[in-house]
Amino acid sequence: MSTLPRATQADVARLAGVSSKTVSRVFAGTGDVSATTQERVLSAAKRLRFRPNGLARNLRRGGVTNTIAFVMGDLKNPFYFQVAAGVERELAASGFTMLLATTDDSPASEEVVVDALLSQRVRALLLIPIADDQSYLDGERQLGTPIISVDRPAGNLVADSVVLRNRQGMAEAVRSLTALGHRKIAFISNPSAMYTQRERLAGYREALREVGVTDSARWERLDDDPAVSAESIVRGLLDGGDPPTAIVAGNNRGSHGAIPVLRDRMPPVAFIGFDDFELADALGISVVGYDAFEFGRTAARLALERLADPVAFSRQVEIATRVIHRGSGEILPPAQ
Amino acid sequence: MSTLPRATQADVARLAGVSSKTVSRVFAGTGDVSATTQERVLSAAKRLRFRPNGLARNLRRGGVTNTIAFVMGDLKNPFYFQVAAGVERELAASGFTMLLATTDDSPASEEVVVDALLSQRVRALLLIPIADDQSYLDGERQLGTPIISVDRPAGNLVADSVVLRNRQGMAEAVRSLTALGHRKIAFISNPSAMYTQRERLAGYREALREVGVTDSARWERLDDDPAVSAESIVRGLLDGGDPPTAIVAGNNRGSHGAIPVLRDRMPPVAFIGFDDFELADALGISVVGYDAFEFGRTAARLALERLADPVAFSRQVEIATRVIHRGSGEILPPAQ
DNA sequence: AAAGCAAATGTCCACGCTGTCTGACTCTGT
DNA sequence: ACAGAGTCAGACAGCGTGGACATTTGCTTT
Repeated sequence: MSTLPRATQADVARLAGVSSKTVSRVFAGTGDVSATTQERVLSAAKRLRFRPNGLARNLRRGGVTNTIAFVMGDLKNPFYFQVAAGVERELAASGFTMLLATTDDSPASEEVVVDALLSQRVRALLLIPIADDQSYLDGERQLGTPIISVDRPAGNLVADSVVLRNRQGMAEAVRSLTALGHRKIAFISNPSAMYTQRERLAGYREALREVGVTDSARWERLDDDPAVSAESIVRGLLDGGDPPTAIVAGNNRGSHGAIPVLRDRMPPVAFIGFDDFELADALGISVVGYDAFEFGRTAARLALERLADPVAFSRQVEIATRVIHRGSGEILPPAQ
Repeated sequence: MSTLPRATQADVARLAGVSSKTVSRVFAGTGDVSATTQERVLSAAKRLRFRPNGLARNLRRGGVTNTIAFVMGDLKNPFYFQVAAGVERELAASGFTMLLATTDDSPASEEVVVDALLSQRVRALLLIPIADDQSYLDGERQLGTPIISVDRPAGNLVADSVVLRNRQGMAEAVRSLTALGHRKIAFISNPSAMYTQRERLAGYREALREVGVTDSARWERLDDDPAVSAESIVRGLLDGGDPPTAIVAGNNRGSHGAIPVLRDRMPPVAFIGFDDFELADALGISVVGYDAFEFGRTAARLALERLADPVAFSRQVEIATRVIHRGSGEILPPAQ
């Protein structure tokens, strides 16, 4: 089974006894071609397994492709996966294909990866910034390529962006706890996603300050050591002297660590996570939730809109979050 | 901010006072260019924000891209997301970019989507077949494009494939239950992924036959109605007359439905799911597990290997599964 | 039947890049 | 001083397609 060479328009034209331009017309669906000719061309094409060369087509059409790149740090995170799903769906609805690339959470590789994608003439770039500085994209932006910063703002670059209402969401969660009388509220997270965690931490502090708690630092656990499990951090908090009566988590990793510890704990400890997850409902875990799929769609929509109007002002969109009450966050503090 | 036109090699050459071929040499890293010239070219390129056009380059080089397509039915399923992550990682390690497309679980759109990707001259195609027949890909296969069928075998097409050991995995799970004395074992799943569920069902029946149970049909719940939740199916089983003493699930949806029902159930009901999930460990849920990320890597590796050796015999790879005991599957049947 | 016109098909070339080939220049050894 | 080797840069063509324009065909109109 030697692989036969790929047929071109010219090959099809020769077999069908027409000019290559006619073959072009048949496959591009442009211009008038008689039914007889069309049939002859199609049958010749089929025989030769001809498929138009999209590369050549795109080149001829001015280097315009129908792919849009989405660059993220780490595909393994289910949250980003949902976002990617939303992006893909929205793009596909407009006839675009998603080129998915990862930077392996390495700031150094971000520019390399992005550069390779831009060379392939993607129509737009959706990026979850991992490096601190995206000024290297400014040239491309000026050339008219829409650049959308996702989940965190881009550094040193004018770009459209979509982020969560991190601060407000967390503040709202903490307020729901202080309203029940909680004052000793711990915050756990691993700050791998710097920006979001910083915002959520700020929201946590803000809500505590509102009720006069200013020494929250002693309840904050921001370890980033992957060797230390979230579970052990929660245990450390609760088994130490003066344990908190409530815990909020800055991300899902914290929630997963807290769940096994908090079950059947006496006295019960209130808990609210950040990021919803499938079993949260079944387990009665309150969280700050949002629609990750819609998040992705919004990012994609921004790219499409900028494609349609390249000179519009840049836009910063915030995705709503809300506290979803499922029981774990409605536990009262133990009576003094 | 009018968008300036994109510079080409010729523009850079003009500004640098060299020929376009020299610019090509600088950016392709081929041939000898003196340090002085190189510097002049690079500075001119920077001034014009020049970036080589990958489309033109690929066309010139014989229509060979560095993208590999992965087509799946539905991105929302976290299992496929893990697989995609594995694919991406393995491809990136070899310098390829993943083009991700979905068919929205619609058999009709599969060929359309695949066709568009092949037109873009992807180097290889990884496909989770959703239609029953992939014979339309035979021509492309003969042209030398590696085609890898993922998670289910392709229909009417010679192709490499990677699938799970569905049947053996499920049989092993059921055997671990029969070994404890269970005989009334229910099987729940929604057969949206026909092939895998059929295999798992076969494994379930096989293991039951081994201990003389032949009337398993009354314990099988294969509803595909999305309006009927897995949870209500489990409830229906347990609250009916003659309830099962153990339940196995054909997929994660079944597990998620079973978890809230089985908690604190008296007498306790044994349960083993299929597909691992992050909280399974914390919740003590036994499952038939496997490495989804590695699954994706294997699929990608298969594509890369076939790219290197297009005429090798087609290969069918099976990914190992194993029962992970965490407590829920080790519950004894109630004494008669 | 001649003129007029739309439909159908063809010719030529450019999109941006690189492979091949050729030519100009620099350096070495005798 | 000159041949031979080595280094560097340019001219040209063509990858497969589609746009601009030219040409032919078939059919209507008076």
